[in-house]
Amino acid sequence: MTPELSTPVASTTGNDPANNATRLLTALHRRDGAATRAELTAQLDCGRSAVSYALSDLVERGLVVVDEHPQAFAVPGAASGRGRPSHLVTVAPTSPVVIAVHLRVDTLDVGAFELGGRMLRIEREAVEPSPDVEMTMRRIGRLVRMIAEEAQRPCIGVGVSLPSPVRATDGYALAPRHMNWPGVAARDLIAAQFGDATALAGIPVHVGNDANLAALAEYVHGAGRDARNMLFVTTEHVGIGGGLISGGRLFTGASGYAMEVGHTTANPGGELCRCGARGCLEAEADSRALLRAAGRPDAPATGLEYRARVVLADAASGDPAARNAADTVAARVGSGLAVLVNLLDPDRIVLGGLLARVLKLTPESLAAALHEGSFLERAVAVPVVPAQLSAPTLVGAAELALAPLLA
Amino acid sequence: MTPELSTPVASTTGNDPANNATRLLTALHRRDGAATRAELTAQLDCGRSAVSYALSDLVERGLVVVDEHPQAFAVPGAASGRGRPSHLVTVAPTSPVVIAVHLRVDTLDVGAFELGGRMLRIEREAVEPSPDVEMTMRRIGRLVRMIAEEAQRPCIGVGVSLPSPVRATDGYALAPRHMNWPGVAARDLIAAQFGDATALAGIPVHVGNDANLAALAEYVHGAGRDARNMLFVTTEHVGIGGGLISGGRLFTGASGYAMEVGHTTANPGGELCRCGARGCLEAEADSRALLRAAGRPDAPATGLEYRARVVLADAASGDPAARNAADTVAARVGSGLAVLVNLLDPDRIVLGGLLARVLKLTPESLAAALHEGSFLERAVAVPVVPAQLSAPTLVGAAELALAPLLA
DNA sequence: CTCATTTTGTGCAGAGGCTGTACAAATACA
DNA sequence: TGTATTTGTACAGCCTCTGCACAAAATGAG
Repeated sequence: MTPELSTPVASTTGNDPANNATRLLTALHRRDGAATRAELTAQLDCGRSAVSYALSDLVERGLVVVDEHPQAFAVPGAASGRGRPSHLVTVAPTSPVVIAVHLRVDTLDVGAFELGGRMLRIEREAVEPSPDVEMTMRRIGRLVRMIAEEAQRPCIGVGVSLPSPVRATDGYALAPRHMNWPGVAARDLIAAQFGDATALAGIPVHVGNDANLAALAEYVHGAGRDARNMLFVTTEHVGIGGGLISGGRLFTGASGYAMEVGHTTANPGGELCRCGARGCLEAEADSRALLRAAGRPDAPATGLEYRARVVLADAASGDPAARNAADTVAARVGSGLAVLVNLLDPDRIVLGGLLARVLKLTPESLAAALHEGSFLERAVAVPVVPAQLSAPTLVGAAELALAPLLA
Repeated sequence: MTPELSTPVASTTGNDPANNATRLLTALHRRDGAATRAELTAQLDCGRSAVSYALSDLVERGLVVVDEHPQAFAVPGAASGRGRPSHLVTVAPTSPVVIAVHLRVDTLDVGAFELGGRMLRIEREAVEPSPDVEMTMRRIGRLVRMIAEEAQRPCIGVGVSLPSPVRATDGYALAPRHMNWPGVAARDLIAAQFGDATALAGIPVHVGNDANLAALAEYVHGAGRDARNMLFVTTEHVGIGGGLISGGRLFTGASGYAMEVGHTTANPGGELCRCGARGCLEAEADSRALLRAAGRPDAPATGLEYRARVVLADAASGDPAARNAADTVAARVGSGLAVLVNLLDPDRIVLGGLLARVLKLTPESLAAALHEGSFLERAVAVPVVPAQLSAPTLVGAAELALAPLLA
């Protein structure tokens, strides 16, 4: 298919929304906040004057600083050759920050991030699973205000990751996993934490699905860099989530609920899934499934993740039953991915959480199942790689809050 | 998920690629080639002066004409109220055309189209299934040259629809269905038909997958208009294809091979598919499957499409076995769509070919199966509608060739 | 029939952003 | 020390969009 089937860009003012200043800022962000002017000129594919012009704007707005006498070792990759050395452009130390929130059933992470994706500070609290939504929201509000205050820099947004499909229009969390919550108007409830009196009054709050946000983070700063069509699949605890980054954008679907990959068929006629079908990916390849395959009873729901890792460690050190279980799960993952590959035609697959560990342990079983199940993979050979970031979901939440600045 | 996760626009020159002239032309195209200035001003959301400026450019380039004294009845929808009546903008009668080609195993359609999607002329030839690729290519070349010559207008491109996954980079047809062909370098072979001597020397040739192109056509001119995320599924003859239009663009995946929906599981443990799996959508819901479900042997491969329609006609007039078969197929389609909906979160599903007929006949069976199989559909209710165009694939091929003009 | 009202198209001044060119600055290498 | 090479900046100019003022073309009330 010949590319570039364009449509009118949704431009509110008619003014150029993709001007060079924005593109430059985005390029800098993707390079983790530091790049030479020469690199930026090359990447933007425009004249040096245009970069000068765009940069002066960004410097004026206090977003970036230009170091005219960079040490050679400041940029590891930059080959120092002949000619005048290029100035180093970095994110300004007084540039605005965003606060990222990652809520799970048992933990609450809140961090401050600046442009470029650097984490300035992180705070983790243990939380007990509680059906009290209001209390959790207040807790989030308190922690966000604290982190924002400590940052001592202007705060332009809050990004929140939730273990739930999230509606695009209003940040409604449709079905929070394992939280014992009904659907909640998450964005409004969280925004309400920042009343008129506080320093964060009226701050924009963005909410997204955890796996989607992790996908976004891996694309921008991790193992998915520069992919044209990156498929991300991950599992933490129970259930399997995914995300697709296509043409540089997170694919959210019409409502925001897209890429619920957990119920892709990985093993026809296999385990009964809570969705009612059999052999769903998340019934065959999350930590519970791994424990079951290893013959280790999984009565307590706590510590599932840890115990799953033990199985993989045992497999690595030669335990045949554990090894077998890992192989089985890897094969199921491969089969599930095959279905997704046939539909989505990714040029890279990134696996996170437990799946990344399984991939590292037995890449062959996974690859074999993928190869067998996907005629497309046989034609184009899709690389499957483990995720790189240590806190992808939190980084993704930050990404969400930074997006308006890059648009 | 909050929208607008932007990335730098791939802009070759740094110049604004989404200028108003382009956006205006696209808007006019989407309105089938005729609109008032006032409508265009509203749609572009910019000042009247900007439209003036953009229009003068398009008029100068000979693409559109402005009728300053339109008859009131010329635009059916335009409510004639107070105030000065708006000028009518239409595609210029001397504007360039494109030639669209639709190759199937038994027919070859070639048509000339102008901006706005109007078909100026169509020629159909019956072809015999032949493994002789070269001969078919020459046949296409001859017919295209003839139609182009007769059009008496500048021809700016050739769009070709093939029954095969098509590689985005070079128009390579990976696996032509039922053609008894190996993979062929379709774009190059067709382009070679327009040598230096001919009037079409060096004309750009664009190749795409038939179902993808039909999806594109229904989106731009048919049942998918204005959808944000349109899923299209169709079948003609044997096999099932699909396409996704997301954010106004055809989703092609990384290689161009995306949306091979035929092997989505519609009936776990069902019929053995030629891909090796069981219960694939195309093993359960193409014309062959319908005939089988109706208990009518399907020995000859010819006329499958016609005989499938007879089954549906019989079902409509009360034949219980035929009715039963239609219901079964509809349910399978619903189940297959459920898988796709969970992944892709469309806000509209358009069914073409045999599936459109099945939908019209027994919408309830299909809806029930979709509802049961997709938790997402239960949350958002996705409308399923039949396709509207009579030659969607050909229109889609034209769309492909017109795209460069709209970019 | 006349005039106010409404809606639309155009001309013009101006701003903003980009391009290309010429020139100056800063390095490596001979 | 001088040349080649690469990079940043200043400046003139162009293209596109905006906003305003004004003219044009219809409706409808009196």
